[in-house]
Amino acid sequence: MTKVKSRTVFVPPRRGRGTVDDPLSASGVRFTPQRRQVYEVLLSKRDHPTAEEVYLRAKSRMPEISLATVYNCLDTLVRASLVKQVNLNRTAARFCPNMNHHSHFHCDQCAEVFDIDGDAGTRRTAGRLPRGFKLRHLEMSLHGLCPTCAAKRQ
Amino acid sequence: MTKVKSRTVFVPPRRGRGTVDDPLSASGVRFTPQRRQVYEVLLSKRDHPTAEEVYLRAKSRMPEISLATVYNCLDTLVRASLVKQVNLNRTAARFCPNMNHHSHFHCDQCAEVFDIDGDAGTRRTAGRLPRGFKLRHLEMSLHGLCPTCAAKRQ
DNA sequence: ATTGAGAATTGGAATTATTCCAACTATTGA
DNA sequence: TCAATAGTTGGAATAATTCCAATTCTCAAT
Repeated sequence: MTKVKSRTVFVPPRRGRGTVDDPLSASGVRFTPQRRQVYEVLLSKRDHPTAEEVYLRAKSRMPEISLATVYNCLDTLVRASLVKQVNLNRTAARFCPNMNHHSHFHCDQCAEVFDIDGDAGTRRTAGRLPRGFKLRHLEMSLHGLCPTCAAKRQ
Repeated sequence: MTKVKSRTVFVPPRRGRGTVDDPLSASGVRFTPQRRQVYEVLLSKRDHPTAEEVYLRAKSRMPEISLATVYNCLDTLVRASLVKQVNLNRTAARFCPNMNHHSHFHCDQCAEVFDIDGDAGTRRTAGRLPRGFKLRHLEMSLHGLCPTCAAKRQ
């Protein structure tokens, strides 16, 4: 059943050290070696890895990093709006460093995830909300066949 | 890691017995007592219960029903397009018998889920897809504060 | 009606993804 | 330099869901 999680609220701006155009430090998150590593794993191969996959990739360059830390770092990055978390039906969450407006297309056949650019995912597409609702965030997810798998089905 | 699940493909039309306007039999799904019970639980209180909640409600009228069966029935109903499965971040899936076009608003405060009617969720809102993608299904989920919780924050 | 094949159900065990926890380490600001 | 706070670690715990093997049910053909 559901449990309320007490979680320290994300405290945004604190002093970072890195260059100004470094999104990690610019975001106000303290950039520890682990967080940087996790972020770089995401940036270097933008294939929407799961936490487990991020862990394996990060480990190859930083062998002592733990899975728990990867989860923590991903969580921090998501809260800092540097990374998007993509939730698909019944599978592990995936992570994506593309913060432009886009939606995700999930191929039912090969299970790959594709970024679909465009304004799907902007407030506009949400339509008119009934009075009183305060929208913070929206997410559009698409399902079907990717070009490759669609072609294979003649 | 991911595993490919072998699952019997859904076989639509078979002969049912119920009245023609009964969506369960009209859908071609064999309406077993358990499936009917699960479906009725969803229809009778449309508050997006989790599988566990459906199980508890169903059990009160059909004490021998098992949780595994509830999962099976929900799965069958979803495949038969009688029920929508709503996936929210990191929590149990929820189920919804409203098959009209609508999206789901998830209150970050009270965690309740609201149906938002309108064309968000129609193909149109997906925008233009790159060549080759075959869209089958789309889902829009909204996050923020529901009217009650928004008011409490004045 | 009887029967046999295929479906559905059951309870419990297993799995998967994620979170929790307590001990330890690193960093920051006074 | 030191205390306070934040972050990391490994392992244990939890939650949701799936799997499995045994049983029961249903349908259709005899």
